[in-house]
Amino acid sequence: MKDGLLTDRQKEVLRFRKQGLTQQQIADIIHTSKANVCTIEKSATENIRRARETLDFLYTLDATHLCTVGSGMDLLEIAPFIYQEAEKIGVKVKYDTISLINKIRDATPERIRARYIKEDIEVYINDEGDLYFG
Amino acid sequence: MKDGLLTDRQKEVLRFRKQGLTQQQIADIIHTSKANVCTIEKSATENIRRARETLDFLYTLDATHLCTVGSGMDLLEIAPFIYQEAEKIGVKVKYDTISLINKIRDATPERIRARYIKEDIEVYINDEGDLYFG
DNA sequence: TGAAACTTAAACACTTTTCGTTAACATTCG
DNA sequence: CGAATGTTAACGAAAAGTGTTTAAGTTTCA
Repeated sequence: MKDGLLTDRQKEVLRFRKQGLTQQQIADIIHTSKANVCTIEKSATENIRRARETLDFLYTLDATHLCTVGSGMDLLEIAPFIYQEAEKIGVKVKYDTISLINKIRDATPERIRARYIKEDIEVYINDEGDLYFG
Repeated sequence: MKDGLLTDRQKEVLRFRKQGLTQQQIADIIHTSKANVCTIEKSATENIRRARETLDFLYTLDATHLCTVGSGMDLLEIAPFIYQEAEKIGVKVKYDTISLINKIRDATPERIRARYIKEDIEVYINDEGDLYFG
């Protein structure tokens, strides 16, 4: 049984960073260049992002596809649309309009510009009314 | 920006399994052997395990090491011990005795036999009284 | 402005993972 | 028992990940 995604090097750097050390200080301690510390730290946070994304996928396995938020749609139209779709299948959405918009923004910032959707977003929902955007 | 840990092949197999298909049925659909489906499914769950472990590590970054639950200790002694240690550092544990024992069992089943600890368990706690076992 | 902190990109050697095959072994159930 | 299902081990090829250096680029802030 292997470890998590992070290498010992990456964990080491994250711990030192947590303590508030600069990349140069860490480089001195672990005997390498600050550029390398930067790269290690970066790949560490990338690994963490991937770990999150992996578990997010599991979530879609439990969830049902609710609808597609089409490109060009206005952010303000989305909440009513999702509520309506959820009602069709008898599930109550867990989020109010504001939280819902924030949740979409957090999940897929790259598909939104200003108030408009640039690229289709798939919306999933589970029995508890939790939403996932993929 | 790369995807999560799971390959398309692995996601595919997990989706079919979620639908209740056997490994042989999936093998026929995706044109490979059932042995390969088994291997793919296994590496998928392994990747999921690693994703979880990675995020668990992040948790320990926020948390402080509270104490070590030594090998040979009785499960029933653990809760009072942890409460006592937490009190020393002025943190209130979030879990009652029953939940605490269940939490340990879930986190490290392989280190417990019947009522006894087989192998040392490190206990971490954060400001909110959340516990982590590693 | 100038120094320190941080980021990025390309290239390299090296290790690990993944997908696939084959073939044997284990489990479950009618 | 026998058939279907699932698991495991060993191996190869292709792909991806890791740590490192070097060298250039930002950002931050006194």
